[in-house]
Formats: sequence, structure tokens, C-alpha cells
Amino acid sequence: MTLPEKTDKREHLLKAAEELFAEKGFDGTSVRDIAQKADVNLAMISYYFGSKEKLLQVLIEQRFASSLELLEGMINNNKMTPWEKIERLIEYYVDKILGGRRFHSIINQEYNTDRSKEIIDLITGIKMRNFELIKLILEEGVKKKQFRKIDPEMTMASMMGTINQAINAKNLYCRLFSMEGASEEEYQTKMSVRLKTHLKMMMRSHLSAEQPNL
Amino acid sequence: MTLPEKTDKREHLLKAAEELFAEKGFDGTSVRDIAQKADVNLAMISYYFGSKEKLLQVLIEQRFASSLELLEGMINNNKMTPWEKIERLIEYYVDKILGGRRFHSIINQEYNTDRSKEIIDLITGIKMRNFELIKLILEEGVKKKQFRKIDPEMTMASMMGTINQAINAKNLYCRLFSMEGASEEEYQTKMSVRLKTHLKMMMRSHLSAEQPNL
DNA sequence: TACAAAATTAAACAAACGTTTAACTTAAAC
DNA sequence: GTTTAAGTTAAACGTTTGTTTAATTTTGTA
Repeated sequence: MTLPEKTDKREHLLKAAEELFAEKGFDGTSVRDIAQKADVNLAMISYYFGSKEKLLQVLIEQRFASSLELLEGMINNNKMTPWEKIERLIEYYVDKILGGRRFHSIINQEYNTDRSKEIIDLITGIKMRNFELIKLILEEGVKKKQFRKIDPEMTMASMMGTINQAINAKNLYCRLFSMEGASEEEYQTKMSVRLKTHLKMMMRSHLSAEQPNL
Repeated sequence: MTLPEKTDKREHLLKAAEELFAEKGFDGTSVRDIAQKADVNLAMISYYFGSKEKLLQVLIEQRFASSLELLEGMINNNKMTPWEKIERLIEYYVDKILGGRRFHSIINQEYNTDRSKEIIDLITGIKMRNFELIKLILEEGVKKKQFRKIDPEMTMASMMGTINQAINAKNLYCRLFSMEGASEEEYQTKMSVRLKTHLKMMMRSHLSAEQPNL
């Protein structure tokens, strides 16, 4: 017997789990928490997903499904300069990661624990594919002499790291920005503008072929 | 009665806990795991620390105790240019965070779960103090016209985020660097050089007062 | 209407969790 | 040597954990 695919309750469970994992971590969330929040009997978790861990696996696969298409489309777009592609990339990732802030917290958390090899490999695979595509854009820019030679892996680490820092240390930045009582939405809109502006400016200086002599 | 301060077993517990938390997360580590690894009776955890959570609190306080002195010393050093201070800062943080990779994973993990307000406030406080001092260096550079006007909070996010990215996504970068069987030490030395070189280069372009027109 | 499969439920399961207890040993102070 | 407190232990505490069971309801099909 294969697993059933379409039910309201199944989606409710995924949604409730997503919010709870982001809030309290994977281990910190019990299946009873999830069932209660989704207003579904707790036995349904094993029924639909097999186990709590498999539920997380489905969650990750499902939420990551679409993100590669845009990248691949951009790679083969000859009307955009490499720099325009980078700008577009920054906007895309800031919106995507900031918008799904809670969910990306789960992934960052789970990726650091060597508990489930399956989940780590799953995430690594997804990140690798994204990474290779972006590397192509950077290399294209170098080839066309629009970018200088930079360390592509570390440059990616800076782009992703900056965004991750902004979502992982929300507490810190709320205090730094004097917006401690702010809602999730307020934080996101404020942080979105600031992140995009900063990242574009920094990446432009970093990638620019003409370098000043300091 | 106040808590006892000096015992071998107490230190063993802290060390064992540090390694296990980093490996399996806070919730993923049981007090029995800790006691077994430290070769100490599990009742000693409550005896020395009161609870598992208080143990984590002690761990964080203890491991962060010394890091502010160097920063304060640098702020008031007039023989160094702002840029030299930034270079020194990069080297310091890369060494510190990369060296205590496992421990910083705990903090990043725990900081994202809103389980214990006490621990979050503790970490936020430490980060805030570090942050304010670094902001002074950046502002000094702007004042002396050696740096251009940048977003200091986001610039910090990029510095810290880049390093965090390198320690949190070790799995990914091991594969990207084709060093999948590498030991922790090999990874750290390789990543250390690469991180420092990249961060100095990127920050120099980013902060430089003379900007190219791309 | 009758029947089989799928969905759903409350209850129970054993295992693991963090913490506490009470008895015991060691060390220090007088 | 006696006394007092600190250190240490094995056992038990009551919860909570993820998962399974077996009974029941709902659904779709013939």
C-alpha cells in the first residue's frame, strides 16, 4: 500500500508542523503538539507520513520543489548581463528566505545536527544544485571581464550568510533597529529593504572589475 | 546554600555537554548522555547546575567571558588605522568561531527557538555589546574619510553571517571543496585561510572610500 | 443495499525524559 | 575522634515521548 496523497488533514499537519518546528525546533516539538495545532488525531501522523522524521522530510522536499526553475531560466537568459542576474538573485533570495523565515530556521537547525543522515543529504543535495547554477553566473561575469576573479564559494557564503544572519538573529536586529515590539510583518518589510540595498551595494563593490587602490 | 564552584566532575560535565549539544542539539541530548560521556553520575547535573537548562546557561556565560577585552583594547588603540582594526577583527573572529565551531552551533541553534527567554536575552546581550564596539570602529573609519558610508548593522551581518555560514554548512562546503572525508582539523585550516582572504578582500572593496563606477 | 477500502478515533504501549530522593562515602573543621 | 557538611551513588519518581493497536466511522463502488 502506498501512502495517501491528498487530504485536508495531511496539509493541516504539514502546516502546523512547519510553524511549530520553526518555533520550538524539531526535537522541541511533540507529535501531540502538531496534532493539537492541526486539530487532527495524533495517530494520523504515523498514518500519513510513517513517522515524525519522515514528516520533516516531506516538508523539506515539498517547500523546496519550485526554486530551481527560476535559476535555470536565468542562466540561459542572454538579454541580462551577469550583474543584472546577480541583482535579480539577491532580490529573489531575500524575498524567499525572509518570507519563509520560520521554515528556513528549521532547515538551518536540522542541518547542524548529525542525527538523520537522510535529511542532511537531502538538504545538501538541494543546496548543491542551487550553488552550481549560481557559480555559472559568477564565472560568466569573469569571462566577460565584468567581474574580477573572486572566490565563488565564499562569495556565495557571504550572500547566503548575510540573509541567514538576518533571519536567525531576529532578536538581535530588532533591538539594534529599536523595533522590539514589532510584528513579524513589520520586521520583514524593514529588513527586506535594508538587506537588498546592502547586498547589492556590497556585491557590486566586491565583484566590480575595476578596483580602487586603498 | 550557593552552588559549589570547583570540581573535576563539574568541568567534565560542561565539556561533555558542550560536545554533545553541538553534535545533537540541546533537546537531542539527554542528561544521561551527558553523564555517561563525562563518566559522572547523572544526579550530579542537578546537583551542580540545578537543571539541564541552567547548565547550558553556565556554558554560554563561561565560554563568552573573555571576548570583550580584545575589542575594547582595539577601540582605544590610536596606532592602528580603522582598516587595520577591521583586518584584525576578521582574523580574530574567524579563528574564534571556527575554533569553537561546535559550540557556536549550539548558540545558533538555541538562539532560534523561543523556548527559554533567559538564554535568548543572555546571548542577545553579549552580541549587542560586541556589536556596539565594532560599530565604533566603522564610524571612526567614516569620520576619517577612509571608509565610505555604509550600513553598519548589515555590514556586521555580512561579516558574522559569512563565518556562520561556513561553520553551519560544513557538510555543503566539504562537498564543494571535494574534501568529504576530511577531519575537523583539515576543514578548519583550509576554511580559515579561505575565509580570511575572502572577507578581507570583500570588506576592503565594500568599505573603500573610492568606489569604481560599474 | 451491500461490501470493501480508506479514514479516523481513543486507548494503550514501551521507552526515554528531567528531576528527586534517601542512603552512603569522603573530606574538612574543631 | 567526633561532628558537620559536601560529594556521590543507585533507585525511583511522575511525565512525556513516538508509535501501534484494535475498534469504529466514513467513503466510494458494484
